[in-house]
Amino acid sequence: MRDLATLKDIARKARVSESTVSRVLSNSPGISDATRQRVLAIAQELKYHPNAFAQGLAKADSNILGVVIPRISNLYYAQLLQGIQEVAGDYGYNLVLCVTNNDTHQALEYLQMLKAYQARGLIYQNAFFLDEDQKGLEEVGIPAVVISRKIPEDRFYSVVLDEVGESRRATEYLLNLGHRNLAFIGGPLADPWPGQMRFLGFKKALAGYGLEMDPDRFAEGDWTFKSGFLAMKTILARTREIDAVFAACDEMAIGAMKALQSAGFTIPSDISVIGFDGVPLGVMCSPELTTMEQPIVDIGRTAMRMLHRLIQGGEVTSRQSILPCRLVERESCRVRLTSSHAYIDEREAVGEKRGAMEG
Amino acid sequence: MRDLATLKDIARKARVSESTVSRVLSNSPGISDATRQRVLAIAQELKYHPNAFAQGLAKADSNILGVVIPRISNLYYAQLLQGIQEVAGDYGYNLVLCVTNNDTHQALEYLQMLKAYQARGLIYQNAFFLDEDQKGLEEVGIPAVVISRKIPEDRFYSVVLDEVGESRRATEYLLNLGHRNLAFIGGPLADPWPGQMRFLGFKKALAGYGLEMDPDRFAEGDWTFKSGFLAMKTILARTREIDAVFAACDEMAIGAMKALQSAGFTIPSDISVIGFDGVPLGVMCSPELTTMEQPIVDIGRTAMRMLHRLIQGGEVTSRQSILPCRLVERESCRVRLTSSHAYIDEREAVGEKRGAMEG
DNA sequence: CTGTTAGCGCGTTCAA
DNA sequence: TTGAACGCGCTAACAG
Repeated sequence: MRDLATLKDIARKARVSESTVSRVLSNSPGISDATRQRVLAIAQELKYHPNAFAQGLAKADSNILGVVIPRISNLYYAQLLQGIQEVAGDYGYNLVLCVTNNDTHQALEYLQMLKAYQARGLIYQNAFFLDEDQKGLEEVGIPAVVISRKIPEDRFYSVVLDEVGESRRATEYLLNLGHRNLAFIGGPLADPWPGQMRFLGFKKALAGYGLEMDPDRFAEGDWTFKSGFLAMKTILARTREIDAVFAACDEMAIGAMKALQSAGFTIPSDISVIGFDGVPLGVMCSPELTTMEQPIVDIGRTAMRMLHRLIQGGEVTSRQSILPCRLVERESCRVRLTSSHAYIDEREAVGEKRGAMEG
Repeated sequence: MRDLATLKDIARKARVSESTVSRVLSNSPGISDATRQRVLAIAQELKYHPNAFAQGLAKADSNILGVVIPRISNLYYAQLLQGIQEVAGDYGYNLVLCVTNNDTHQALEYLQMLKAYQARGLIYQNAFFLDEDQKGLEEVGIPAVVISRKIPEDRFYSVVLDEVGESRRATEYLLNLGHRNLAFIGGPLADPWPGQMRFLGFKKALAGYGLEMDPDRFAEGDWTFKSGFLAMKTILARTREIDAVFAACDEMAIGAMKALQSAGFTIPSDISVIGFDGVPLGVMCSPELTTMEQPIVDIGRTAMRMLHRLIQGGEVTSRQSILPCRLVERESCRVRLTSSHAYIDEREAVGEKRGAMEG
């Protein structure tokens, strides 16, 4: 692996000084066309490419961007990355991938690393956005866009889904079907985002119809299939007068459907089920499940554009971009939770889901 | 964003020379415990982190790794990345993501960029492995592991699936069920890898049973749903004496099933269908479809381990790692090809698939 | 055990 | 229009 040609090599061969070469290659003005052409030709010939480290060191700058995410083994992150990458590529940024496994400490380490690399900006997502995340981001001082978290909106730039609004729309969809006895299976209420948001949207929709939530028809889950199954069981133990269910995520919606079916309900003629977040997780779709489809790729694109504007120092009209979702009916699907699912996302409690499925 | 503390800052404050500080921080031997502690304390206090560029420049070295892949918006690459990332993280490498969109020119640019960053190694996958890819990789001279392509095995390190062997096993599965009139829907035969490989495995299995391939029961597709559908139609136009179908990928298997159903076949009582590459694409699973499940995450892990050994200069026993697949039955699934699918992988001819699906 | 010196490849003064 | 000289932050070779 012979080393790359350097400015010096070109300078020697072109019989000019290094600084002249440097000027030519950085398109600085004040160079005669003759030497410019000559230098350019030789650079080409020598396959010159600037040493990124030397450049970074001298300019105290780079075109590196960090993408800090908890994981990449599922479609949500694949699509997010896709969106980020598309736009980043257009602007000529290089992406450094930082996978945290939801470990905030790890995330902070990555931030240091990015600082060491003079990263020009970063896109950040973590399971929860804790004080530590906030402090870390603020200390490192790199322009950042946070994705889809409950954050102090005045301190960070962010791209989020309109959780409340869309949750409300989803609920209204059920209400428009004529249903009035709605059950709600929520995420952990301890989770401000999106757990509480989706719950809030649900309640708002009810309020809009002059209804209020019936505690008997509410149960809390933890986003897993199993918890959805159990939550539905819990509700059914209290009342069977239910004509629709809104689950705060697809997994729980499917768990709920399983519970409903085993309780003798027919879906959808007896009951309608709707799930939030239609990330096409593949195994996660189910018959007659209506879901809010989230524009994940767009989140990535939007975040990246926002970041670019930040870096350019241009005006960013609002600190928060709110993306809408889309209601989708998935009629021709059945549930599958085989070992493949463990495969999709090994680090989640898949065993549980499967157990519940089979049980 | 105040700048980071440098060696000089520490040196001044600790009243030692920069090189002493450097030695302490790089754990070089021959430093008194007293100064070591003092320097360390001050480094901590100043939140010192080495400037990666300066380090890279001085050492002519980095801990950057390139991952060159055609795309990331689907599960295959998400899982590949996941596997790579897991192992890379353990070894402390930083991953730079290079998405080529199957553009070899783009890929070569990325190689230059990686060279500029003194990348220590790279993992490479492209749709086809052309002479240009080969030349590019050889010229750049960075330790590389190529994934899942037909390559000159003596010149590159690679991780591949045992396409021939597994294709043979899949076929034998059908033969063991007692089927003898097997149809084969292949990938483009112009595609050496894995198109020809999977075809070869099929023929080998037949040969093992003293059978040979019937040209009437063979048709070529291009990996898409639609092509599978059409290929099956073509075959059915020639003969309806078919008791099993082996399609070289899941999409085509599903297309074939659709054609079979519209031709009056019942699956699986009349006929068995098997598809290769059980990447859980989500929408791609189907009733009674048996597939070879590919250990994608393991490809990533294996490639990364191999690369690490290469970088370390250690002995790499074989230049090629061949991974086995696993036969899986996906019984409880139905096909779904809604707009969500376009979402999963926007850059593929989804319109066609959907059209075929609905038609 | 520690300090001095030189240089990695490039950008950016300041002179000429 | 060009060249010489310096410094970015760090490592490494050589002294002491």
